[in-house]
Amino acid sequence: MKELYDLNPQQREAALYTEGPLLILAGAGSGKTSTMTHRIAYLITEKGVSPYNILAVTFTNKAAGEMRDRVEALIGGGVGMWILTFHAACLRVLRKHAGLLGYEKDFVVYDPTDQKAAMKNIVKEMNLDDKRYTPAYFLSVISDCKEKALDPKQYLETYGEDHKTKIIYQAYTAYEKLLKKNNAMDFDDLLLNAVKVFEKDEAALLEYQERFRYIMVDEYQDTNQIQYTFVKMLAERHSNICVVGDDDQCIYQWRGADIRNILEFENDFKDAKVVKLEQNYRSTANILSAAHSVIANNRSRKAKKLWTSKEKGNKLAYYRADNERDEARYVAQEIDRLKTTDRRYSDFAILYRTNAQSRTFEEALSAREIPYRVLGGLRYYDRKEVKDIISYMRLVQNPADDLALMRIINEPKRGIGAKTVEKLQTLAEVRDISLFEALLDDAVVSSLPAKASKGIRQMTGVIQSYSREQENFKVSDIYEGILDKTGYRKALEEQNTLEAEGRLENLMEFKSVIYDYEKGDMDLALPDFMERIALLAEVDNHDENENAVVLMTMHSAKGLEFPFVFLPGMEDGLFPGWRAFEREEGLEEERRLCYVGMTRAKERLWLTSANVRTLFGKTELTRESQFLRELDKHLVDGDAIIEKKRSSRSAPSLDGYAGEKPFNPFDSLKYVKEQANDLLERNIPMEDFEPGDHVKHPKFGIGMVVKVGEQIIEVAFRDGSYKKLAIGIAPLTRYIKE
DNA sequence: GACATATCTAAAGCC
DNA sequence: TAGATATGTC
Repeated sequence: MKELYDLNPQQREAALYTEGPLLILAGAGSGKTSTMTHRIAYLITEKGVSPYNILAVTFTNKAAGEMRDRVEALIGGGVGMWILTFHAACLRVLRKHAGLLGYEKDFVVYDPTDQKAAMKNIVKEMNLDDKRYTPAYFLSVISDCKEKALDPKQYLETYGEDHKTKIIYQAYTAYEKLLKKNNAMDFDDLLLNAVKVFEKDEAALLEYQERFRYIMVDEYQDTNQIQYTFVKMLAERHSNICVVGDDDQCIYQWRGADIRNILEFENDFKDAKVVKLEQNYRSTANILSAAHSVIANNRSRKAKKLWTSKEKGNKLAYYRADNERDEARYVAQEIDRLKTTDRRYSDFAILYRTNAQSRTFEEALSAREIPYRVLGGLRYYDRKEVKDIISYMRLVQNPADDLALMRIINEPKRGIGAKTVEKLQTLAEVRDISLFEALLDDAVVSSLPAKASKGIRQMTGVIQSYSREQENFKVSDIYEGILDKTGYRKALEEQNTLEAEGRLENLMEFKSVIYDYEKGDMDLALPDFMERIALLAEVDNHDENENAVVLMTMHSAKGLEFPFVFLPGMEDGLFPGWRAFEREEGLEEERRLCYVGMTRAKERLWLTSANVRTLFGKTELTRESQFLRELDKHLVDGDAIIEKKRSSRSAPSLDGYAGEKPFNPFDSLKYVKEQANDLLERNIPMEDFEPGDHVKHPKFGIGMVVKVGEQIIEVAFRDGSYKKLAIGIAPLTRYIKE
């Protein structure tokens, strides 16, 4: 296989090491996908392994698709190979074996919106007047549990019985019951239940163990406990497991990723071989060094340092803007300046910390007529109208889907309010039938007001007729039929507002999605279609060919690369966010995110911050990000640092505050001692404090004034805490540099 | 039941 | 600020 000679020695070593456990520590841009695809190709063409015996799991559909394409390009077709996301792989297992757990074969998959709707009902039912118990809170606890494979009972045992845990236990139990009743699984269930199948049915486990003699896992640093178990069980028999990951890019701990999985792979799998890919093929030397100077501040990481044979390239640029509009203006201006004829707009990416930041950039880009595309934020499939129509289609597939029915029972308006719904629900519960069946009862429907009963009959009629003859219709026919016959489209058209127009456009877009599927798959049945869209995500929609500047969060940018990258909002409190200061691990995760963001850039990298930023309606002075202070300043272009005239009110600049030393907020005491000599303590009335002033508190140490109000002064302390203190009462003294 | 107004709250988002 | 939700009014 001559292609193997395209790999560097380490990559080749990893690709050729096929028997036994293998950990590939692949730094950013080190050609890990190439290595993995070559490894698969090598297994098939040289070692004679059947594609049928290979399993490769990824986190996103996009990653899976890319890997599949590249393998197929190498070997020309790859039949029977599973290159899937974790969830899709588990779904396949469950479609075959879910009966074992008491599910029907055609169970549905609930996405987060469905989960929330389901949980909302439960919370309402439980009559919790307490504000602390929101659906979102319960769901996050439940998700946590499922990731650790704790059922409600085990949850209670693990966390002990008190008022709070009992309530959670109730909610969890009710939630599980509801899902089971609706023959539904949420995303977490897909993983959990697949593992349950393996635990319960030895024969099934053996079947997959025998089948998947070679297993590969991408982005291993982001696996959670249950994913780990899934992989471990499958690999137990043949131990031919190869995981690829980079502990420096673990940015999903907040949703359960367990970094220990990668840190302890060598203990988990005996005689594991470790290969490090440390040559970076993506970024210039300057960008790489800069990223390294930041990530090097993390304590818990495997020792490694990326290198490149590329030239140094441009230095990084840094711009401190007056405010967020100025920041966006600068970015747009830079894009205009560098967008020469040999460059495309899609060579530029703006990667921010929070979705809320996108708006100012959209405005600034529009002003210069620069085409752009925003990814993330509101997922396309989360839009109201799209959810509505999907609910209709789900009802066609399964009329017993109460949740879907609830969503659209009064959409378009049929004169069914909360009261009527409640009555129907009680009725259905008493008779132990589904809501839809309740709506088919003529006596019930006739008792409703004329408008409502007419609307209901029409709706149930449409759904029933398509439901009975699903096989005779194409998905697009069903879609069109629903829009027209339920009056959904008409209602939108009659609204005649800009908003309704947008919704109609989205519905058209959805139709073209359906057409696309039908083109690829002539006899795509409704259930197949529903399945595919259930596991779809927004980043999967990223189209490299579209000539537009890309705007997205740093999180979604993982795995992508761009010649020119902007990282805006480099301010303490925004990036890293305040929450990160609560625990050291939080800050380290933010730092990894910063590393991910920086290493997306191939040629040039801009960092920007705003001196004043309006966030959540409050306008405040900001302090430059800790990550800027950690950055090796020799790599930042001096000319690009546009010095602003700063009044005494302004926050300290890049060099002014922390000095040359990287600041670790957890060393605050030490810092106070070291720095105290330079600073003079002054007792001045607190009301004379201004944002940006350095202050000292006997208990919290040194901090900076963020905001001064009538009675309250807000201070960010160097130990990471953020306090609101009473003016005139708090023992706060001012620190000044002479 | 539908619509208007007041109140509240705020990260990131793979599948 | 803005969006989502709770409350009030016709």
